[in-house]
Amino acid sequence: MAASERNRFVVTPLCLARMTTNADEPQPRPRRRAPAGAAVLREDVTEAIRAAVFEELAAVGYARMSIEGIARRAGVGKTAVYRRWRSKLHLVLDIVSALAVQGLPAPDTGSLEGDLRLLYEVTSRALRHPVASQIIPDLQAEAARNPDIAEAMQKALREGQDGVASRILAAAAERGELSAAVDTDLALDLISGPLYWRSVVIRSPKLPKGYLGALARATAEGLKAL
Amino acid sequence: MAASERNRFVVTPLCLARMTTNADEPQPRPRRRAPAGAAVLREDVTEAIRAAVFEELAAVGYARMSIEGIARRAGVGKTAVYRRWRSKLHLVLDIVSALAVQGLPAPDTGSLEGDLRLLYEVTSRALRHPVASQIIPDLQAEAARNPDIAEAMQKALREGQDGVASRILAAAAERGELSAAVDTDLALDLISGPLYWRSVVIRSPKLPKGYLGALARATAEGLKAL
DNA sequence: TTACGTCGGGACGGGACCGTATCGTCGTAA
DNA sequence: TTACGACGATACGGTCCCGTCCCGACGTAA
Repeated sequence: MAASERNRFVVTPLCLARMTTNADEPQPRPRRRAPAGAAVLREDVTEAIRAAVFEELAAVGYARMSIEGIARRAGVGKTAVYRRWRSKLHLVLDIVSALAVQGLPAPDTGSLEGDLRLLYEVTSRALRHPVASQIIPDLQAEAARNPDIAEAMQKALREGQDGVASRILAAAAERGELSAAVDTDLALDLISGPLYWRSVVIRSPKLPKGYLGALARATAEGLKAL
Repeated sequence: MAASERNRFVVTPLCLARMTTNADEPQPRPRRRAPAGAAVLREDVTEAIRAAVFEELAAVGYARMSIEGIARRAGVGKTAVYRRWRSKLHLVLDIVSALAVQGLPAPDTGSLEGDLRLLYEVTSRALRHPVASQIIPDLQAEAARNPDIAEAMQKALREGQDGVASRILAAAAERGELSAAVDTDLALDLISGPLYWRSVVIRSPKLPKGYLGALARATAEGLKAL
């Protein structure tokens, strides 16, 4: 059936929306025996669980996250979770994989610096959400221990940030802005490293005016020197 | 008494040595009622605990790490741990603070690119140890949740990588290689970001020949464009 | 109309740690 | 020589979570 696949693509963006908008509202959840379901997995329950996973992941991290905690936060029974996913790992893998599907549009301003500038704007806005900047380093650290998570993260990265950056590089090479012989991996590190370092490692709350522009200019110059 | 302070500076490097050399040896630890102590904290026990914390931190991460697990791995009683540190947090904070003390020598090759090259060589060697590349992202993720850990990490960073990089920048500015008006924070991001991204986030097992040199050249050019 | 299967709730035994306390052992500093 | 206190070991009650099971309530699809 297409229902479970549709969840991947349709439900997850809703999760993201909810996670960023309702993160602070405690939500009364007075539901005293809510309307029960039928012989079909209810989609609102599925979505509530997904949203709860995001919140729980941000609040306590993957290691401390428990199925009971997720169910509690989602206002559902443990059974509802186990009926959908076999374990915490499956649950998180499913969500991370779904995130990877969000294709980002490749900027095309006609210049390397301009493209980078646009990429940085999109990326820094995404990293500005506290939930994202809590979850990403957490899963990234967990990936060092769990090959499955590592693979899912790699895939998400390749289809997101890295994919866009590669396309920017290819366009620049085609325009002759870059040598065609550049080490692509090194170039990707130069592009993605600094903003990640600043936003996630240093955890700078706000970037000063002109930061992204200067970063794009310096990075473009660095790339041209390769 | 100076004993506890000396631990900070003397014992910890030993911990580092042990953690990188003995990480794979399972260690029999057959001690069946080892020689008991006296009315003074035994330093070998303290050191065994510190080493065990490193190993445990790398193996399961901060969140999953338990006092019982540490004591078990160190081959000591829980009491020995609680006698020294009040909690897991105090224990880890103490160790991280001790790490911060290791002052790195500032390279001075006479050129910005040469200094960067040297810095990258030292840094990448440090990040090559699996224990380091396991522990750092883990604590970094935990820092997002715990202000005390965040502060300790910041301090360690400032006294390590960031401190050296700042001195490199100052020297370059003095030589006239850089504009004196550069945004120091942005410059530090450009310097530290790419290698961290590559080593810790991407987790590339080995850097190709010539990588560090090309990275240093590109970064230096990028900095000069600021 | 009816059988099916999900719903939240709750209970189950089991496991891992928590932080504390109390042993007898034993080496050192007074 | 002696008193002190760290040592490993063990046990304690308590908390949290695991994964499974059963329950009565409920709504939908056959």
